[in-house]
Amino acid sequence: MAQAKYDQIVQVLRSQIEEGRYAFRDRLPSEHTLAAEFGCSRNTVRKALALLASRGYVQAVQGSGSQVIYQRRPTSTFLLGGIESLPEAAARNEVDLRTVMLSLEPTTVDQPLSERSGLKAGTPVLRVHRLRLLDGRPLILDTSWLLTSVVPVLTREVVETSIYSYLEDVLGVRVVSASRTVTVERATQEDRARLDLEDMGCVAVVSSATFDSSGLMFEYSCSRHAPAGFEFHGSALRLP
Amino acid sequence: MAQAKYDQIVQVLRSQIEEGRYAFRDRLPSEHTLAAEFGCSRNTVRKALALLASRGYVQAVQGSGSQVIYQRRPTSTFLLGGIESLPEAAARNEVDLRTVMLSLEPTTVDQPLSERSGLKAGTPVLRVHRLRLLDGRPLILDTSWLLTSVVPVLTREVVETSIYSYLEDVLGVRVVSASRTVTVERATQEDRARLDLEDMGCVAVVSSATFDSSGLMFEYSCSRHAPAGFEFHGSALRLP
DNA sequence: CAGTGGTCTAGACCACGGA
DNA sequence: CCGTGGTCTAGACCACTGA
Repeated sequence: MAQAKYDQIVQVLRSQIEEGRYAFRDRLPSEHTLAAEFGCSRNTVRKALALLASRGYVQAVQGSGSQVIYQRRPTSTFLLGGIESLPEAAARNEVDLRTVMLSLEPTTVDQPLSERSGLKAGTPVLRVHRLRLLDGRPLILDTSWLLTSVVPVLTREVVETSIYSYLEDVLGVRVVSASRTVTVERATQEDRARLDLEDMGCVAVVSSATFDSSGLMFEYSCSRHAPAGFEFHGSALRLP
Repeated sequence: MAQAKYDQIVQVLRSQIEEGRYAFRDRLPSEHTLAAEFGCSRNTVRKALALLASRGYVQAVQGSGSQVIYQRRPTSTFLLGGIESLPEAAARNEVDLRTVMLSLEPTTVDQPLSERSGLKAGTPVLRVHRLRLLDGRPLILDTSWLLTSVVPVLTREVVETSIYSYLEDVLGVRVVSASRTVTVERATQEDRARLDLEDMGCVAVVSSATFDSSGLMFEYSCSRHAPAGFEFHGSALRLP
């Protein structure tokens, strides 16, 4: 299937909401009406609405209708609820991204990393260390460990443009889910040397384990953000 | 309905996963099998599995089965993907929580707050300022603004136990969704005075807008976390 | 009371993975 | 090839909202 029907509905409604055709607190047409308009069953419409709800665009109100709760974000933000590569986030926020590769080496997972990440000790991985500059400011230091069984080789060019598009477009890896932790840590010597910390002695650290469509955890990464460039945003649902 | 059928399935599978009956990378029984076991349709099983996937417990692998990707978190964490009150998070992590009310006053939304929060300027609200101690350590300073139309009065007792249970159990407010932003800021004088910052000059700030079941944004809150007690965890899905 | 979303069923066909 | 999950349909009944 080129594209699922519910996904087309998501895209139509999302762009209408983002363009302001439905304002904050407006109500969408009823599920029954949307089903008729899109020529599909109510269940398919409901699946689309659930996706929009999970991303913070709408909220269903029983007995009344689905309400738009989307509000334009004023400043640049990274996604908490979804998976987005840094180049994708930079493009969305219209920020210039430049990446400098600091090191790239084959190695194996040692004990401390194994405990932090969940990767099995001894597994062969590629370790990539990079500095990311947003609009010219050095704001993110990240390290990724990628399974060599999934990513046998990397070049400086791939590393400095986008590992994710190489994974998805060239290797055919489908990134499905990620498990993330956000903490705040004291800045290390390297942080102070490389990042624009503005006299703040700490960094925001985002650690992430990433899974592909076969359920394999193929990457563990650790991004150290200078506070100035760190703003994560997401929506959450009260789940049973 | 006391409890939806899919929700029962979620609870059974979740506790089985948490208890280790299914280990990391194990496969759950097929959807067809689960439907037979629980005496329901496959769609209902799928809804339960989708909920578990959104919380990072399982991941479906087409043609193969649903795989468990849950890994026990070693340290105490707060939820990023869900909505959880601090008392709930403290109980889940077996941490002792004590709350000190610093101030409680009726006021109205001013212009700067309105721009930050999305609440309309001039709206009557209750402003609550609190210090939270985890295992005796002062780690979180939070301020909430609650619509007086939803929460007309609050007492010190409610504020120092749980505003959320008062909202949900007494007032019948159903919390449905929240929109959140996480940033790292320089510590203010008050942060330094009240929080256990361990010489770190910054705090993690979680700002949150909360919506009830009628789609009304009834609360805006701002929690300033000492780095030592700050660890947020969540799972994310790569969405179309 | 009519219309809305919430839940659930019992089917169907498809794409994919592994034996 | 068969069994898996992915999508979709056309119904049904319920709980809730608002006029």
